[in-house]
Amino acid sequence: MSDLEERFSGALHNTSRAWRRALDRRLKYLGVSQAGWMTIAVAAKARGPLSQSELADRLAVEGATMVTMVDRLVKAGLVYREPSVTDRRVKRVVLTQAGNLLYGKVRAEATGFSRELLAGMDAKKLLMATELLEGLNRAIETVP
Amino acid sequence: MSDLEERFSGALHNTSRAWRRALDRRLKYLGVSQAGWMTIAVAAKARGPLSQSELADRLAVEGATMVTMVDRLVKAGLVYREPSVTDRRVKRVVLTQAGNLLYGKVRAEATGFSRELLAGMDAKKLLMATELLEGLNRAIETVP
DNA sequence: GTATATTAATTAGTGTTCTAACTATTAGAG
DNA sequence: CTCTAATAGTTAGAACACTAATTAATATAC
Repeated sequence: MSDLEERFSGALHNTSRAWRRALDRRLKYLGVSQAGWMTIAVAAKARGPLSQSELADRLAVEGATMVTMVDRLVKAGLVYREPSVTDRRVKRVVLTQAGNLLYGKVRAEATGFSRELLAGMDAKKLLMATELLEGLNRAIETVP
Repeated sequence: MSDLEERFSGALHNTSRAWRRALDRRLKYLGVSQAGWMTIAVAAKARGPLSQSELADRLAVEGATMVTMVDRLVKAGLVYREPSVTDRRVKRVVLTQAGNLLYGKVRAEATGFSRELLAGMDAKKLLMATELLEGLNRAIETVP
């Protein structure tokens, strides 16, 4: 493997992990992790309540992963499952009042975290890196 | 959060996960995952046998994580623990014959995987993205 | 209009990682 | 030299993610 390819894959892996870890520490006092808060954020931003499958799709995780995540959020009193009346297979995920309240707080904290880390960065480079990552993500999905 | 910041953090997270997942699928028939093979690779590349702490440092994971990883690799017959004679606290991780054999095979597969995905990429952009990720990683560690 | 296929959610089992608390050992301060 | 710090490894418990298999319900094919 060329040095650059190896450096890139290592940097991708390590930076992603470090990011999640640091954000989790920052969010710990609010009782949610990055994965939990991202699920809540996607649910909150949608126009209507999303099914678990829709949530899983938008977060790019498997359905089974979403089940355990929703289990945890339900247990924490942040969301509840609402069975669909038109399709008895689907359950929609709805934020409780506590979930909506938390969303605001966590959003501010997470925004501050991103801003803090990315503030000094050249916007052009950040955009390029973002596009590279997004392209790579598509490439991975089309060539498994 | 600005759109770009949000896009970037999402892309970082999702692409890293997709990469690991795809590589794990590719490596599945060899019976190792990315984390396992990276541990073996670091151990193999070192001049002498490394302690678990040294391995954890180089892979940027916690000591406890390395313990369970080495446990699994020992169970799979790929490495063994060798107590140091000079410091009775440390245990060095040594590859077995099977571990060395596997290393060659997995290395070829993982190299091919990286090359396949990164082949079409502009080397300059890839380098820039790598440097951005590495810089971000350092920034995260200095501002927890 | 029934038989087959697909989809939504779940369960079970595993892998990777973390934090926190613990033991054993070594290194350093006084 | 002894008491305290730090270090190496471990265990326990949790979060997050995956695959594979199951159940229930809906859609499609013939």
